[in-house]
Amino acid sequence: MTLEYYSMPGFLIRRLHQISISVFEDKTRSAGFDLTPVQYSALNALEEYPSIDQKTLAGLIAHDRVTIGGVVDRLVSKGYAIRSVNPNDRRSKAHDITPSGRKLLAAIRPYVLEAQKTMLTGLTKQERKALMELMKKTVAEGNALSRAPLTELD
Amino acid sequence: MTLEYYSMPGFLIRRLHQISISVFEDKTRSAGFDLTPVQYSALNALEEYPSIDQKTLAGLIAHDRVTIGGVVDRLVSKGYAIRSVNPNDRRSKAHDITPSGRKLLAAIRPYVLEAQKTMLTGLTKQERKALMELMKKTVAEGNALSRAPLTELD
DNA sequence: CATTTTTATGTAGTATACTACCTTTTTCTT
DNA sequence: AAGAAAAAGGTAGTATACTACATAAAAATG
Repeated sequence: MTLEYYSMPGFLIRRLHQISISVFEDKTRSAGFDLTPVQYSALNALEEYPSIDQKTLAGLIAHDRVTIGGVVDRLVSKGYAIRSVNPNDRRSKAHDITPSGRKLLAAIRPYVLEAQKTMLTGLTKQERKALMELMKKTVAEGNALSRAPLTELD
Repeated sequence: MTLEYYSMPGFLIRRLHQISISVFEDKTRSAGFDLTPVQYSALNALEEYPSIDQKTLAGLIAHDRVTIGGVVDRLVSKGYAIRSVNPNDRRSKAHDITPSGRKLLAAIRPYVLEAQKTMLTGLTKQERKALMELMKKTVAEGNALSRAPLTELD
């Protein structure tokens, strides 16, 4: 007997997410790294955008402000990022990746890419492409529906 | 300037998940309910499978054991489920939905279904169907890759 | 049948992912 | 320029979603 629940979008999406997180952890941890998906995304954004504040960083990776505060705390304590007070606006903090953070990103990237392939195991190349396009469209259309929408710069 | 990160499966899946959770909360809370997606799925499974233990419940909805312990705690404290010691095996607990839980499920179901549609806003009927099929396949193929695989009964 | 092993659950601890509220600093209005 | 409004970040609290370890009960083994 099968639950009708198994064919609901919400269930399939959650399962996809659990698989994604798990594969990321497997691939990176077995290669000797200790970085979560969110920490990777934050560090990746800091590499691309120097000295951004916490709110901007959160928007760039579509996370809420408070979550990112903790994520950055951990990146800082691991020595991968620096948080400093912005002298122009003493309310906000400027965030930057450290050389150690850059080195980590370069080293971990191949394993992150490998994880991306593994999590779509069992799909043909065409199916993968189709899934990606559909997810992109859904995510773009539904951006405003999430608590922490993506906010790109410019 | 756009991060390449935005076209990674892992990012798209996480965004999908954030949107899904958020829409579920919006639709149900605005209708006066106070139930999370996981609580809904657990209660839904308890309605279908009477007197199952915690491990079985966790497998049926693809969650890890410990998470489900807490979820059931909250269902019990809200009066939607009952946890009793299994007299045949005093290690395990039998879980059952209460009449109040059944009433809640019947009442909330329309809003849950509405949420399922809303989270795929912007897709045509065909695209929705295609996305669902691709997600189903990915989830089935990747089931063993997650920490808490789905374990159906029989 | 005593001992080992396995199994179901619980506890402690960490990391997202939020809401609600508070503080500080800046900006806007009058 | 004084006071109000807005904006950035922090704190407390809740709910997933895990890992690692501990406990108690049942099953398997000699």
